[in-house]
Amino acid sequence: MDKGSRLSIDSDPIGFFVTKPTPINPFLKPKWNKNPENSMDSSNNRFSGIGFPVNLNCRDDQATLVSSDDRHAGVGEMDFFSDRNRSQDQNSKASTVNIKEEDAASRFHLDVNTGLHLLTGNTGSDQSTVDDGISPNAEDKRAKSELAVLQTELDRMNEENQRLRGMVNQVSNNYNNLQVHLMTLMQQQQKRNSDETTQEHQMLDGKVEEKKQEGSGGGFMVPGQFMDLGPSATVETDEPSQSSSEGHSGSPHNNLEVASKEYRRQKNNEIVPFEQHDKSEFVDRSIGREESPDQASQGWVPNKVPKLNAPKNVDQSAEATMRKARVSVRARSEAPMITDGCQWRKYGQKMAKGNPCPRAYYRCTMAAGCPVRKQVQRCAEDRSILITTYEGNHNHPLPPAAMAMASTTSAAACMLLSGSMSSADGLMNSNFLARTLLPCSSSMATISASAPFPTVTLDLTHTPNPLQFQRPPTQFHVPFPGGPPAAAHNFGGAPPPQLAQVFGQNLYNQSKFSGLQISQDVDSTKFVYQQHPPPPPQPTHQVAQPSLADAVSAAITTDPNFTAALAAAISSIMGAGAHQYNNNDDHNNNNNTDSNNNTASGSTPTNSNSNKLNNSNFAGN
DNA sequence: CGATTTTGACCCGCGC
DNA sequence: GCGCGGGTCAAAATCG
Repeated sequence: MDKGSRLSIDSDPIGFFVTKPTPINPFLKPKWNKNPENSMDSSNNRFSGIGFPVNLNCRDDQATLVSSDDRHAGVGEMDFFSDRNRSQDQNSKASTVNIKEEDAASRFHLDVNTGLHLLTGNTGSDQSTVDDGISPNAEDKRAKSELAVLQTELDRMNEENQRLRGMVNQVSNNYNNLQVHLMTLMQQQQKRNSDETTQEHQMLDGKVEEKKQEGSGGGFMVPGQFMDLGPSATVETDEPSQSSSEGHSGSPHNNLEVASKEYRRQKNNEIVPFEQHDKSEFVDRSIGREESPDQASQGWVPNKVPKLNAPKNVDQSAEATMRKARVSVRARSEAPMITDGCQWRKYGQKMAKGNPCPRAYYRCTMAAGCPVRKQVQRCAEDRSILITTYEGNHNHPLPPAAMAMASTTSAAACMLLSGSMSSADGLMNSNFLARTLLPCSSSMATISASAPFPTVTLDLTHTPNPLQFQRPPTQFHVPFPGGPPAAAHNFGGAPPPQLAQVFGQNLYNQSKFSGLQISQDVDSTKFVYQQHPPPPPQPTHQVAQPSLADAVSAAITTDPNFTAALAAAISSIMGAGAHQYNNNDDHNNNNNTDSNNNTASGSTPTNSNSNKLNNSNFAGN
């Protein structure tokens, strides 16, 4: 339908605004401010209204239209201030820029309404007072008509401004998620390398050559390609006593460390990043496994040993005080559990205090030793709301559906953790990232640093803000029934489109590679099986539940514009530098991000890292 | 018969 | 130190 138009809209603003996000408003406002002045100053346009439509049309394509209108043939954004400069200095671009900056500061005070009011006042008063011999009535009518035009254009501009703001938010969101995704990929690569190294150590028993072939062979799945946690078996064993600062020193950081890097919350309320914590926990949980690599590679081994028999590692006590970052998803569902593409095994149930509904504890069983766990509990206030809290990251390849949720939770956890670096910055980052993670509604993503567990809550029970969620419904047409009760059957979680957006952005590559060709009207249940010919055995409690994330990814895949937009966003953002978001450059994650950005900036978003991830996903499928 | 769920017991951290 | 609550374990029960 409007592919072309939307594509142009998406691609242009992305490349334009993301690269230079701040001038968004200056672009728009000076346009408005300039024109009244131009109408007064320049003899070219008798009426400001003439100038408005021209510039308004330039909204989406400022560079071209403005340049065409601008006699300087300069950059489009310069046009807004160039008129004044014409009389002053047409040749000196430097002075032009200076003037622009100065004017920009002063003209911010000039509002659109100001100009309109001036016109209105003139038109209203001139009718009786101003007589310069030129048919006052006709003049007044013209002025009124102009005013009407201007007001209309003003409204339109405001709408466009809102729309562009939404686009910028989307781009920011895209970038943020992709940044996290790139971090994930980079760390997977690093982890893979470390795993290979670990394997080499394990090969000392005589199977060196054999395992080398496996590790280097394309057909063999290296744990490092998994979502994460690989280093738990490598780094932690090799460097069990690394300090947190050492974690920044380029040691491999897997997804888990990115997503659920744990923070030690000291009693003085100071949140201290404690990367080692993650490792220590894995050491802890896999103490028995670590000693016998076979177990480590096997499935979830009931950790009986560490509790009583195993030497109580110092890390264990430290671990007790550390808490994992968690991502809580609130979604309306009557299903017992939302389907996120993973297999879960229930290992416990407790009655939580203050909630008549029991809390169920699940453990990922898609792969051996996957540390991911989740808690499912109904909201006490509204039992139609299902609260699913994820903790940890997967250490195994995931189907796109599961990748979506895993990436989302990772992004959310990363968001939380990156925002917890410092009190001031942390708050800012948390809020910022919360908005970027769920740009559709800042209220949908909340971060709780006061809770014993740093938790990001993605509230998907709210209705989206139509202004903020700009994409046409078809773009992310996920068959989410809006109503809470009806939603349960299809998705268990019935997330609103925001979730689709969030998931989809993380699924960008996965879904792209999955090659989904799914009708948007197809039931989500069909997605899963069309997408994954050999679907992994579903847990008993999930068999009948369609995959939420699969549907999301499918919906995204059906939208080529999204891919193009993301590609444009990545290229422009990374080309412009990621300093905007690197508020935590000292953070090792961000360091990795920087490296990732650098890597990705030189190529398309589907760089080698992403390919690896995709390969891993396919291998997993 | 293996996998999964159920469910009571246990462990641990935290607050008083 | 004690109790509470969250989280986990593991034997028994259940399911396919």
